[in-house]
Amino acid sequence: MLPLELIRKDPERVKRAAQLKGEPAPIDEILQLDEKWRGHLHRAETIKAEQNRLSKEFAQTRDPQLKDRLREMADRAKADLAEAEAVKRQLDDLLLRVPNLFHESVPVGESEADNVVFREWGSRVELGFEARTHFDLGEALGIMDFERAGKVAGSRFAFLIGEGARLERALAQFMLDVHTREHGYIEVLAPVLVNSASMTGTANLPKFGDDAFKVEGQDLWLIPTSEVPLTNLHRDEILDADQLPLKYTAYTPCFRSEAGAAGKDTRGFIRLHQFSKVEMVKVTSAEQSMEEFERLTADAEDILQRLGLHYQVMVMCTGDMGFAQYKKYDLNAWCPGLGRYLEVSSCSVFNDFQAMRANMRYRPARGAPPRFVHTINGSGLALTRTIDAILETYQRRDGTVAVPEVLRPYMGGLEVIGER
RNA sequence: GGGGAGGUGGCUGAGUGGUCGAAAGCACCCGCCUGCUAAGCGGGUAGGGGGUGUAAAGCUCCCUCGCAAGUUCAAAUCUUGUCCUCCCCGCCA
Repeated sequence: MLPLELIRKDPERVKRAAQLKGEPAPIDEILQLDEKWRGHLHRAETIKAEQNRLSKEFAQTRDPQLKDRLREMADRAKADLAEAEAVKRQLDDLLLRVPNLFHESVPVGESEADNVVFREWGSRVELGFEARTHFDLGEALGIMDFERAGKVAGSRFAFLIGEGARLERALAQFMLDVHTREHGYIEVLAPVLVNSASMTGTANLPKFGDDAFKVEGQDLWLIPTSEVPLTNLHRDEILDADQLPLKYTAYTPCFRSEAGAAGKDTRGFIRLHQFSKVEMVKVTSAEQSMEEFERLTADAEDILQRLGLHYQVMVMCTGDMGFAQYKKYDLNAWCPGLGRYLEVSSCSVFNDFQAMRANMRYRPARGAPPRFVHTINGSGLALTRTIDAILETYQRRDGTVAVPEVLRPYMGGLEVIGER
């Protein structure tokens, strides 16, 4: 969330940013409630101060008249305080609904169409024959099964079978190895069920609860991304400056209800209720964050390059970047069978927006007051869609698929999927 | 699931109604002392919020001893609920 202080001082700036993001922001209500809150608080505190003073006097004198007066003061202070707290709760709830500002380098725009190609690597593969889709290939090879997944779980689920399952495991291992051994991340195995406080910390709540699955009757949510447990790892902590930047990576399943995506990407291994992802999360100081954000994006790109997959780095425009993000890149990999780019990674920097929600701070120097950290995350990469890009890019005329060089050691030396 | 113990500052840990935001120790910081280091001596060091201040500083008040509610003029301390941790028994991958 944004500091209340900023909203008090420069409400117009916050309104403008929200407008360019296409997000509603209840700034005027916040300012009203803020004034109301401070009024009640001030009154309660004035009474309380007097009460504390007289209470000490009473301890000495035991004057029964004073006791009556104190009782009456306590009631008044309690009433004002209760009122102040009620208003503050409303205020806090509204604060959680104010979108983040954005970095000056973010292009202004309204929709996906206004995103900008920032960088490109490789080029569209020349197959020399008509490209098939990953689901066409996958089903023919017997490594993907959507129909039986529909029976067992429902629509938007999939089985990976045999060499398909092995391919995902190989990819996960490969990505984790590169990130831990070469990019300096610490591997984490995280809970995939988290509580509401964690969901609020990363800004998945209160606004986006409909996108996630909740466990009935319990304060537990299936994670939509391991960003949630990783970012919340240090919730309510004060870190030392020399611990920063903290860099974590985790391989987890992710669960999304895909509410509002009805009819979109219903075919194929693209938009599922459950998919796997290797995630990267960084916790940094304010000074480091933009640089670490670029590096994290490069770490994700490194995986795509080693896999030999053509991709574009898109800078998301204000209208498409999301509620919480300060700046966001999407990495889109080319899928010749689909004839379009698929988003295989999304890398974001949040400034202190998540840190304020999650109360994550660090001490810049010994004895110095704590400051909020900055948080960054990105997929490195989403496994399902990376599999799509691999199948479609490395397919051969006979419907088999070559295994990218770097994955072969992870697949027991297998060079071609589907060859018999 | 049943029984028991406990949650206090960066850490260890004392504190069972006011003199406690909190002893003591550790760690850390500043100073003194000493060829250097160690030891010793003195001082300092929780977080949040309101008001004041151009701001930094400062001043001042309020809140916080897992969380929530209650009793009381007054709660770390008493009551209830809740969450979490640990131990024993049962069950279980």
